[in-house]
Amino acid sequence: MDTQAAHDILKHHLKSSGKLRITAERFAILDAVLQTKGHFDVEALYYRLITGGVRVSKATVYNTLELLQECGLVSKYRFAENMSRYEKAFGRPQHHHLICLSCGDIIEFVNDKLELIKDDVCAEQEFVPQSTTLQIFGTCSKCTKKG
Amino acid sequence: MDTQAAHDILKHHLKSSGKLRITAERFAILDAVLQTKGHFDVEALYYRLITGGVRVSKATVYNTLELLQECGLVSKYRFAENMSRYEKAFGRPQHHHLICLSCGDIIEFVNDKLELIKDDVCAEQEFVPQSTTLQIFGTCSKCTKKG
DNA sequence: CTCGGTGCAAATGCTTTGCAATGTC
DNA sequence: GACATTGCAAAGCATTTGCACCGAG
Repeated sequence: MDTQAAHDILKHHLKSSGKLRITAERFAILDAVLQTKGHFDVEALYYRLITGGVRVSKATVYNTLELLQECGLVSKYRFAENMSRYEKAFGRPQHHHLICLSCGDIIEFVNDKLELIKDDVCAEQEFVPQSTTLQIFGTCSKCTKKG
Repeated sequence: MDTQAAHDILKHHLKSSGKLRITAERFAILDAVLQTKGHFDVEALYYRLITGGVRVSKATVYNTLELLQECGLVSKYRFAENMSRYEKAFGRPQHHHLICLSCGDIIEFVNDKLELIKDDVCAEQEFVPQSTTLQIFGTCSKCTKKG
């Protein structure tokens, strides 16, 4: 989407920390993230960076992804064992996932009522929510028809 | 709860597979699980087994927990990086979790409306659900007051 | 007696870490 | 210059696997 705005968010986050520094690697990784569509894992992002001529280490990719999470530019999900996935969160509505156990496909959905339920539950427990994940595991329509 | 019923479920699952065998280790692990309250991780369960005089290997614990998941006797959750947690699922209603990022506490809750939403979403996408997890991360009331 | 299950230790795969070199402020 | 950040490779950690022995059916 708006690359400039995303850069500004990161820059602001780095500056306002008082400690974090503005480095080329961080913005290169942010750019690579912005070019993604859908979910991605560290391996794929790293591969894209390297083949795209950006020289970074995997350690830096991990570090930077954590940084990007902090300023809300990416979200991290754990759908299964040994499978962390990220997605850019910039300019996207809060959404949830249907995960097909057969083909691994991930379908996103948005549901307003769910947000209301979240608010209800949190109010009841005096819990201050930060992030919410609803994951429904099962079989997608394609696989149901195939099987 | 009802140890006998749980044993029967496992026994039935093993027999009906036609391949899986009835072993002392499997039932010893099931018993240890039944004695737990709340969530536990593999390490804790393993420790309890060993100190309880049951000689099993961690590999067997992992294998058996997977088996118990298959017959619905335990549920597995992943709340954070490198930390799988299980809980006995026998005789318990489907429920969801509030996870405090400050103290690590896990609060359970049940919400009927959530089940309706799940059905709606699945019908819309022609998705056949198998299991659902709603996780709300944030800060619990205790920590809010403290901070 | 046959094959599945077990324990052990080594292997795996993702993620983090330690340290010297580098680059920002 | 001071010190955060980087790259690299090695370490960590939870989980899995390979294999020889054991034991259920």
